[in-house]
Amino acid sequence: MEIEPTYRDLIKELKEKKIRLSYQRVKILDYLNQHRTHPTADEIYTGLIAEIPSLSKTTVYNSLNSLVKANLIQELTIEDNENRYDIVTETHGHFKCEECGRIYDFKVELDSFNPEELKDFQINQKGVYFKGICKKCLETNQKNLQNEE
Amino acid sequence: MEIEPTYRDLIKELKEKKIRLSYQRVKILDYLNQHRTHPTADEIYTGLIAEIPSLSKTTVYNSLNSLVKANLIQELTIEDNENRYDIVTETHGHFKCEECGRIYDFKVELDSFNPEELKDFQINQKGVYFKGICKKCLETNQKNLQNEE
DNA sequence: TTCTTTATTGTAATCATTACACTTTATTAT
DNA sequence: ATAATAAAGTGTAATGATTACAATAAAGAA
Repeated sequence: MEIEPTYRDLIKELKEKKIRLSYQRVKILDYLNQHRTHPTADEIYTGLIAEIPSLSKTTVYNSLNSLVKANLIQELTIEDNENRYDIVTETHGHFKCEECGRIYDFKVELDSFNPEELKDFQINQKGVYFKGICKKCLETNQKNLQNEE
Repeated sequence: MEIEPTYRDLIKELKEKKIRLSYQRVKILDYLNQHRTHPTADEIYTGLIAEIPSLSKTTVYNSLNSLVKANLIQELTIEDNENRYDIVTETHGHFKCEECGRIYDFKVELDSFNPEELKDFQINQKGVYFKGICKKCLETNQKNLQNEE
């Protein structure tokens, strides 16, 4: 349902990019809009199959690829074994916790960063990926250590 | 052969990290040292099989994982379908050309960049990945356009 | 309505990576 | 040195995300 106030904007954007606004694709966009957890294709499929029983996993993949091409969503390649998707297309950083797997967003200003080595290159996308251990996991580890004593 | 003057340093580093300096691992490190093209596991395997006929692809994967853990090499996840490896472990950016697939290095100074959102997080790795079209491909495209006229 | 294009679906294939069990090699203690 | 122990190498089989493909359905244009 409610894809927020940006709903009409989205439709307009899709039309402009000649991407058909199929039922499935709207639902996928909707899902990404409501779940800002950078879900995988499989998570999106699992999240929608109840509402769209006919949904095929292939459709999810196809749709995601189309939406990426239309620049409506962003594809994140953090781990090698799965892609994640993000409805926010502005450049921002992603931190992946190596313990719990959660992905956190953070701000990065890279628009004005154009390295000398890439002069005369056409830069289409700028990605920043940090890895480590998130605050939550660090705290949990700390507690576990205390309990062991 | 000659892994450059850093050879002894490498051995020392391996010993310190309790990583055994097996024949295969030295060869893999050697390969990465001589091929600064960010090769995949498969490319490393193909590049070494002539010299080490007994080499197993599993060994390549296992070795690479060990060397990554020991922080002797860096794992790059640019595309979702394959990992690449880099003997340079200092933080630097990688540009992947979406046309020819080549990967270019560029300098990024991120040591002092610690986003507010990640305060109290333990950051182990900082990756910067750009995508687009490299100078070479842009020039080739330009030439092709001219020939078509 | 009919034609043409684009999207959906399900199944089968692909392909990088890992699991596993076994053999070989290296290290440590005797 | 030699035996005992631990780590690494090897080959095959499994895993799992993604794509290829062919058929069907839906949407847009004429």
